[in-house]
Amino acid sequence: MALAKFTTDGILDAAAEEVRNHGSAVRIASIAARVGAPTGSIYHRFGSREELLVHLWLRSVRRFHEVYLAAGRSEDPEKALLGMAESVVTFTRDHPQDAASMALFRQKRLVENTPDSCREAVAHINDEIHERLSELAQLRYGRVTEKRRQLVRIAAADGPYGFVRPYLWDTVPEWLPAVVVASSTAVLALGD
Amino acid sequence: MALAKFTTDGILDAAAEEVRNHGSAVRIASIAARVGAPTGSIYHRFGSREELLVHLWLRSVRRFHEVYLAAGRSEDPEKALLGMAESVVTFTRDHPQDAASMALFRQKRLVENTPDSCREAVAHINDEIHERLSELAQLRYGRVTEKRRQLVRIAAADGPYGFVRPYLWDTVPEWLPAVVVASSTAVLALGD
DNA sequence: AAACATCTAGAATCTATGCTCTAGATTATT
DNA sequence: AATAATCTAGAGCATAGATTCTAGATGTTT
Repeated sequence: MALAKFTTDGILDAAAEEVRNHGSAVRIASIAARVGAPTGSIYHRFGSREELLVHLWLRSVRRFHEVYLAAGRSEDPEKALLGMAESVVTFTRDHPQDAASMALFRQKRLVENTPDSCREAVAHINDEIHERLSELAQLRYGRVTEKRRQLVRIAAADGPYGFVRPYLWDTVPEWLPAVVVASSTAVLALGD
Repeated sequence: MALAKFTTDGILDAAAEEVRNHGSAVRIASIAARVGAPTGSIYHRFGSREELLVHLWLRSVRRFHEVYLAAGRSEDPEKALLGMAESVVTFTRDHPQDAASMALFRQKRLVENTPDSCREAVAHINDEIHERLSELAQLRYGRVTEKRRQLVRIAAADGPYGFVRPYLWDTVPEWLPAVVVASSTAVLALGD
């Protein structure tokens, strides 16, 4: 068997860099140029452009989830949720390529139009997160209602993401984590 | 002179509807189909696809600014800022097509790569808003620092936009305005 | 070293869409 | 009614970029 000159991860790294610069308008030719490969070699690893991008997205989301779940392990549910909120910002600051890659798709839409080979992975990628957020909602509020469930999601995920989004293609200001924590604290309090 | 069968606004309406459904992947052919025109008629009005989209963006932004500035006319600066924050959500709820169209571009990037015919309009479209926000920062805090200026922008604009963004392609929940007001109140308090 | 599997190469093809072009229709003006 | 200006029509062109194809290189196994 021949030795792989261009690895899957190497190609994804190049793709991430291109996504950081050109967003969803990445071109296969640019990715190929960046790794020093002809386009054919890209297609040897990935069935299509779409498949490549979905794999990139999956890899970045997994990397993020690791950090995100770690931040949510505190005993105190409020602290855990605020830690998760804050980690959204710090991850974006520390891993701008992954953050940009994650912005390529939103899971809900992706499940519907993804290459078959990725569908399962995409469908379940958020399961563990949802589970942990449910637990924390339970711990934080005692009785969980639909509104409280959504407040938790907004405080720990959607809100923080909204705050960093403007900085995805730029530098994250150092005071942003404090803003996110203040905001999420206020949002969680709406459930009391 | 011939009577225009397809008006500029009519074409933009169709484009907005298409943007709401397909985002920035709008195709000229779809817009044409929606107004019942051949593509040639579209190009009779707009020099290029880009120009059409920029005009659409400008129209939506202007519509939004009307509502946004009206919400910010209160004497009490805190009330004015929170009113503006809230109006971001209510406008999105009430005018989903315009909201989706506004998401096509971000001004900063657009100024750099816009057709010449639109550059001036794009460059100055936010001037009035920035002026009002400066005034309100002054009234709210007394002494204005860089951080306070940014807190105001985040509380009245970026933050609220982040909260509604997930609902741009969906329905805005009725409790979202309350979330935004709570969050923005907390953000503004960081400047005290 | 022969046979095999895998990977690289990059030119050639395919496709989707933006855009152009010219003929003719429509309405205002005189 | 004649003229002129503007607009519609939609087939066809142009281009960017994704994808395919096949020859050959490279390393692996026996």
